Amino acid sequence: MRKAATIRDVAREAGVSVAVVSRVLNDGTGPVAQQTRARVVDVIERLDYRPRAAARELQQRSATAVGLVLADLANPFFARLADRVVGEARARGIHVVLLTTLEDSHLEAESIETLIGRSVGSVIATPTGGNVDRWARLVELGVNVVFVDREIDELPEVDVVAIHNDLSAEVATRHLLDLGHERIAFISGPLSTSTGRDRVAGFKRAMGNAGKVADDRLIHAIPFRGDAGGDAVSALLALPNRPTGLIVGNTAQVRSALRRVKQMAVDVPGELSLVVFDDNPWTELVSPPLTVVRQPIDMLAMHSVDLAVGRLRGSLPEPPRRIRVEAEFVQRSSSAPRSS
Amino acid sequence: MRKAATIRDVAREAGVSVAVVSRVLNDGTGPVAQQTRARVVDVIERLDYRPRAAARELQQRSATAVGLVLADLANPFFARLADRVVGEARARGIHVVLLTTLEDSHLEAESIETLIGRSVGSVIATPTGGNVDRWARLVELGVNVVFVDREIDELPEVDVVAIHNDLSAEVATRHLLDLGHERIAFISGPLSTSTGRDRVAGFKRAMGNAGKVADDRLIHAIPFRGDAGGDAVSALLALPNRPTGLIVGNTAQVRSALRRVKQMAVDVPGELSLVVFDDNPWTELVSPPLTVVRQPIDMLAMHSVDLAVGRLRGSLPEPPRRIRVEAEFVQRSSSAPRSS
DNA sequence: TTGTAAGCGTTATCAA
DNA sequence: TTGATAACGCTTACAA
Repeated sequence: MRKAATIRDVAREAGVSVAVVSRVLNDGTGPVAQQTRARVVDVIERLDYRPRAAARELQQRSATAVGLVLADLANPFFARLADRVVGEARARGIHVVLLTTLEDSHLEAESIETLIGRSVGSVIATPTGGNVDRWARLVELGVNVVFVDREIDELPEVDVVAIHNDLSAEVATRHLLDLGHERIAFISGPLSTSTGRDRVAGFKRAMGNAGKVADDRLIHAIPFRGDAGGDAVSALLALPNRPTGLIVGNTAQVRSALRRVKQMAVDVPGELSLVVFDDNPWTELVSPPLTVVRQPIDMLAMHSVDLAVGRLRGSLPEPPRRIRVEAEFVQRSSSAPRSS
Repeated sequence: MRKAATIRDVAREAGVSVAVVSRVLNDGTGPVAQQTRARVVDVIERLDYRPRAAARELQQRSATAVGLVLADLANPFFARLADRVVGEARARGIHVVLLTTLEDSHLEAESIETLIGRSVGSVIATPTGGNVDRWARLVELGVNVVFVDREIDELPEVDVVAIHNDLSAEVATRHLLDLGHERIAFISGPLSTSTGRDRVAGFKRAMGNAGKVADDRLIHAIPFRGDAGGDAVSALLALPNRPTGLIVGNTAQVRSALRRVKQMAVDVPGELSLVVFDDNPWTELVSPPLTVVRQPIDMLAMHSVDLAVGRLRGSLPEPPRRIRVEAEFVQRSSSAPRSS
């Protein structure tokens, strides 16, 4: 275990001062003679020298890392988001410090604290909905925060990248209405999340527009984790007047809901038409293949990283941005006209 | 944007020297009077002070981060591994810098370079199989490297956590043999990865033990990404003498293989019995539910982090460890006795 | 029990 | 075009 070369080693070896080495390292910080540069580059190569990130960060405020605070990597939606974020970040020479909250605001608080100590210049996050003051403090400390997928109304100073959640839910609902369904149920995430609230709102609006009242017993705003999705399905199907359509408004709940539907041997779409949020590799592999609302993960990731890195480099206008990208409705075989 | 308090601010405010503050920060580094400590803690609280990670890392060799270099987060196996690793790391007060290689050794090289600059004390990785010298250099620089899931024979100085890949493949193969299958095909990852090699070896051994020769045309060692899995399925089913059993030896290939099987309207398990590597949330949701070899992801993650953090803290014995955990064979409905 | 001061490896500001 | 040198915020001998 030999120890790594420092900038001083390079300087000595090349017969120049550290300042010169620093300049060739950070191209354009100052003048360096063509010949000197060549010699230095050569020595850097030979000594296999890499500047230490910690020293750089200590010196300048500049950070080369962004924090990524995700709800749950076991959820394929977030996993793919992480995948794209890491990819986009790398393309910009930035690395990603990953933290997960498991939808728990205490863990989220812990993550925020952690991030304050690290010198991340920006944070991309899917907030749980709590910790408003802590997020605010992070912003206050000069960290650029970008919320993706979800948002927090009380924090207008952070950037947001998301789909139109209300609209997407409305489209999904109208799809079932158009198929002749009247009793339509909606399973959503907790109303403490913006996605939960917005999607339920879209659902209600679509029902209202069709002259129907959304029966409250058909709306389940339930936790993401655990088997709440399954239980909601059981409850819905135990109703005297069963719904014939069901929208599962959050990926996190699709698996448990679907498993319960299968366990109960309910015919899809014969007895129950199903529309779920978020497309992923297996939604078309199950039978029947699922009708889905597909979020454009690449776009979400790209814009998030653009904002996070842009603000890092100070190349973005002041006012926070709220970027909306289009979700896509993909009809497959889990939804069909209501059988009379 | 007010600027964060430093250790000096705390010292001044508490009327002590920075050394004292540092000591209360790193409990046990030196003596501090009970009363003084209380005062300092109080000020820290009031000023909302957090030590800057960069400064700490610069000073001591101690790093509070580990690098995680994964093949592909879009693959649920790796995503769940990441999830568990992040969780285990957080429990130990360590954060995770995430990088992905997309199975590309150039991107892997880039990741290694990045990690050299960051002061990560340890790296957990699923190596592509290349970059032997670069991994070696990382080790040489004193970074603790832990390979998980895969390994590289030429690097005996790194820790490894994995299942018995040969054995698992053998079990899967014997399962199909026991069901009466004679022509069994095996799709695996590239032989440049240890998992590819070991699983194919296990397959061959099981076939040999049963007195059968593994027909080379029934073994496809193919890339992870893209639709190679699908193409392999097509090739296999186009054979004059079709296999009646198929083992897909890598998660990354399951989806494309399965999709092709469905497209070709092959009856599973009627015409083709299927066993695939790695269990995940949807394997039991497709129809028929898949017979799988399940890797104990929690164990893989836990041991990896144990090793990574243990070496960081210097609390582990010198010789590198090769930890093997048990895979579990889970029979579901995609495999059945050969129909004569 | 506390304080002083010397680094850790960079970048940035001035002079030369 | 180059070189000293002072930060950056923290830890850690070593003194007091």
